[in-house]
Amino acid sequence: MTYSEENYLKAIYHLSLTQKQGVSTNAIAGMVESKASSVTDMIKKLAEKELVIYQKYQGVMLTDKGLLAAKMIVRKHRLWEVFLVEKLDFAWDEVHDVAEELEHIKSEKLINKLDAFLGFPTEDPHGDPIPDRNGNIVKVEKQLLSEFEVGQTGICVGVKDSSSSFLQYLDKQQIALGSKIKIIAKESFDMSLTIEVEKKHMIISNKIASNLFAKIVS
Amino acid sequence: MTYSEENYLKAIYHLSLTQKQGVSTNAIAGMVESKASSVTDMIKKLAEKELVIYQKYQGVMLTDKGLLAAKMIVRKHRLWEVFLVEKLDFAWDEVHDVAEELEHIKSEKLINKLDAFLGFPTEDPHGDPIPDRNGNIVKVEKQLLSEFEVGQTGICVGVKDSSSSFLQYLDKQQIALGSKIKIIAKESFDMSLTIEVEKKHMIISNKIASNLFAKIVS
DNA sequence: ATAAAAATTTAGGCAAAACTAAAAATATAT
DNA sequence: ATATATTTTTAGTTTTGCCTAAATTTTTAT
Repeated sequence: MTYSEENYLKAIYHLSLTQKQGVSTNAIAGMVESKASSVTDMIKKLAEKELVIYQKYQGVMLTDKGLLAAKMIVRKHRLWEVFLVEKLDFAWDEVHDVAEELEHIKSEKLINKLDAFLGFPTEDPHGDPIPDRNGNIVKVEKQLLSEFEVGQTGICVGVKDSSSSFLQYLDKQQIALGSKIKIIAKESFDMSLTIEVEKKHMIISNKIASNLFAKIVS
Repeated sequence: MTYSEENYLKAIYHLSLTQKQGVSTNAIAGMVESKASSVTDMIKKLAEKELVIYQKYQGVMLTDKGLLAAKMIVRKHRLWEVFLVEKLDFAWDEVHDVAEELEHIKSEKLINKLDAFLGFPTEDPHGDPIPDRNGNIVKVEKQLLSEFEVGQTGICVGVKDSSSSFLQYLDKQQIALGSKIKIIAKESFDMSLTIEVEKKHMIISNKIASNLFAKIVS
């Protein structure tokens, strides 16, 4: 599989997690930063290789083969991210672009040895699950902080948006994976939240709360 | 720089280490496994970018800029090889192809952090020197075992050929980097050597001896 | 010195992956 | 329901890196 084919597969995979029907040409184009016409070309190629099912104008869906291939790319991406953060001391907002390249290195032996070296992690530095060598994913109970009720407490376990600017905002506010967060109040006008983190109160917008995953603890 | 451009640069670099004049089109074609006409095309592109100096029919030479770029690729290749062997437990005959891919990952930060993680190694698993971040290479005193005199003793410090088959032969004979080797006799008919390694005597052909680097110790 | 051999370059093409512009299909809105 | 808007596909190009075949230059051998 080429570098480009892998990127398309990955894009289709990520999009299909939220769209239960076929993934649209335009959505893919947005994700891989190309034009719809280029996507149509590539989709045909992927369909020939039986990685996706494609019907003109109806969007695409991954086949079992395509799904597994996509998961293996995601596995590589996330394992490399763990390596960069845990072993090379990268910050969590710096790893995405490098992992984007590393994920295309073709060696099963490499990735399985890396997995072992890292101690078979199940989540990447942003709290996203790492598929195992068979494509199995451990689902963790979690919900968006914006869905918490006032009075509830959670442990931050992931981010929905892993853009550098969002992650740096969290660093600045000293919110990290593992932080205990209590919902003190919710403003009904804009859905902003007053939360308590490390004994300090702060206000976060609904947009922030909608991009933070937490696990309820009480 | 593209993947392909990097491979050509690296090939020219390796060839220019043994050829003090311009590197020939055919030699490059052999190294990158392409045809002479393809090499001519690529050379023109590299010349436009001022990475090589090129005169029709006269071969190519690296410019300072090209030399530094080539050394950085070699640096990456060899650091990744160290990583694979030291950290991921690959055998020294398994690392080349994977490193061949890893060397193209574009991130200075990555490679410098990897360098630090590995403890700033100066040699790769085959005894080849690793250029530092400025392109400086530590030269180690060494010579081919085939050039040793009878009675001399050396420590094996590198291999000239790092093909899997040669490395596996050495493994089988229990010759590794660091092995102490004494020349017991040299057969004048075929230049084969009787050597002593770890108290055991064995005979190695001239071809083997011509691909093993050692440092004289007495 | 010159003919033959080898190496190199040029010319013309191909495949992958992208693009623009135009055509076709589908979705939306009044 | 039908006109309009949006989405998707098709058709035709471009660029990169490779190829083959032919032409040219350099090297080698007599």
